[in-house]
Amino acid sequence: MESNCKECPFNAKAAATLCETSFEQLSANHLVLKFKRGDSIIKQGMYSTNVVFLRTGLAKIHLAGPYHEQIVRVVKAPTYLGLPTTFGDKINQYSVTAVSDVEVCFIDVHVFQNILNENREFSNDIIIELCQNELESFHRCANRTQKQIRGNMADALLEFSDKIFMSDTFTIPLSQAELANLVDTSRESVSRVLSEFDKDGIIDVKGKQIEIVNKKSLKLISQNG
Amino acid sequence: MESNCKECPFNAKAAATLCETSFEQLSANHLVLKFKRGDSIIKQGMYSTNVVFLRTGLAKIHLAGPYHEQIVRVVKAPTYLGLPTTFGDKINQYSVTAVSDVEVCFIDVHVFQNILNENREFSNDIIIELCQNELESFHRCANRTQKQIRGNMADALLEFSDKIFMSDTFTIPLSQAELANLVDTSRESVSRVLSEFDKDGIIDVKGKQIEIVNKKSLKLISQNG
DNA sequence: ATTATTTTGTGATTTAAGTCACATTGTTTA
DNA sequence: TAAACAATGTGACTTAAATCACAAAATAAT
Repeated sequence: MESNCKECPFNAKAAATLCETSFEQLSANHLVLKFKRGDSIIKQGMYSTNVVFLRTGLAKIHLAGPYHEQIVRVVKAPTYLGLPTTFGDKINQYSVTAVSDVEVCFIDVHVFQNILNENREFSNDIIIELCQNELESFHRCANRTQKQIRGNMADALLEFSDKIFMSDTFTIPLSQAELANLVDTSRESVSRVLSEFDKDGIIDVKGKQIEIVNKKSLKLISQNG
Repeated sequence: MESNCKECPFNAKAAATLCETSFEQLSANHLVLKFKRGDSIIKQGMYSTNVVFLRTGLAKIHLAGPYHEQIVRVVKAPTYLGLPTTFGDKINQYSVTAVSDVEVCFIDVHVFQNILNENREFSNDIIIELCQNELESFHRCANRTQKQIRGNMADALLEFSDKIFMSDTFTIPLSQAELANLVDTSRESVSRVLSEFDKDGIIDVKGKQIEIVNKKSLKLISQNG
């Protein structure tokens, strides 16, 4: 499917600096697709031949851990997906799955590679993004292993609020079982902590709808466990 | 201190493709230094103005977690250090400390940036390395959070043996307290698991000297907890 | 060498959080 | 609109591993 990438309203900031020929190349060599919640966009174990640009919606990055699925993080559009798994290995080392309805562009690795080579700023931006992701990974991993459940749940709620939905009211796009895999705990503990926070007046839970009532407390819990 | 980078016997594979002018730039703009075990090479919280190339020796990458120091991993020469923290943030988000005597080159970020811009292959190699590191981070984090102590200790021992020392006999360059921060457990548990492995004839412990006697068992423990 | 300081070994106790078991509610789909 | 299935709430029990509290070695410092 062809469309004009230069006019694409969803472009990443990094793409602002692309040259004309790169835009033409992109326009001619990408595939726009829609996925529904739950659909697999990138699948661990398959050959990785495409970089994915998430135009709209939310997705989870996850992989098979030694004992159960591990959700690394939830990302929102616009963002590139699968750079590490596409450039880092021939076979996908993680999966990406839609957690809302999404629109994505599939870009052939070689085309993406060309564009990287022909646009210094773009490739610098990508390098910076990769570096920032790695820093974030370090911190996230340290937090997850050191904090206990309440702290990690607080972190997850704050991340949804501040990084993804930009609002104190939002609908969690994951089941409690998935939340458990994100926060490294059990499904039951997620349920317990959520109702405890609700009981303590820190959040207001109505099914998957969450309102953060007392953000200060939540931040304290995030910091002090 | 000036020296000829092109002739440097410690060059990373990525540097094999550098152009003449880049080598000259590197030669004129780097600083070779020696550090002793325990010396800080990159310090979390300081301004990050240099990329570090580890010529010889071993170093640990570590950061302040919410409750205690977290050792991310131990790396050996030759390798670049601090790319994520130098490109990803103005302030170092992690520390790097020598765990053996080491030799390093400090390279100004701007010089490194120039070299990246002027050498496609080099910048591709760096991108690939960053991607692979991120993949590794994902797996490492999933393992650490899901496995229990014996599995994680087995992983650490196997990594020292297979990735760092390339031998079944080696001297652990960390104290048990540091090992605990690497493996996400307590100092006491490290001690207990180590003597348990010794008692079971899986490893032979003489102070910090370790011999892996039964690698199959160790791999089984790594896989099955 | 001798003292001081850090590192290690091990038992006893405590605790956070996982597992199990089942009730209840919510959501598909036939 | 049932019936089937999936997601959630909660209590009781179990367990891995942390913490505490020392003693014993090993290293470093004087």
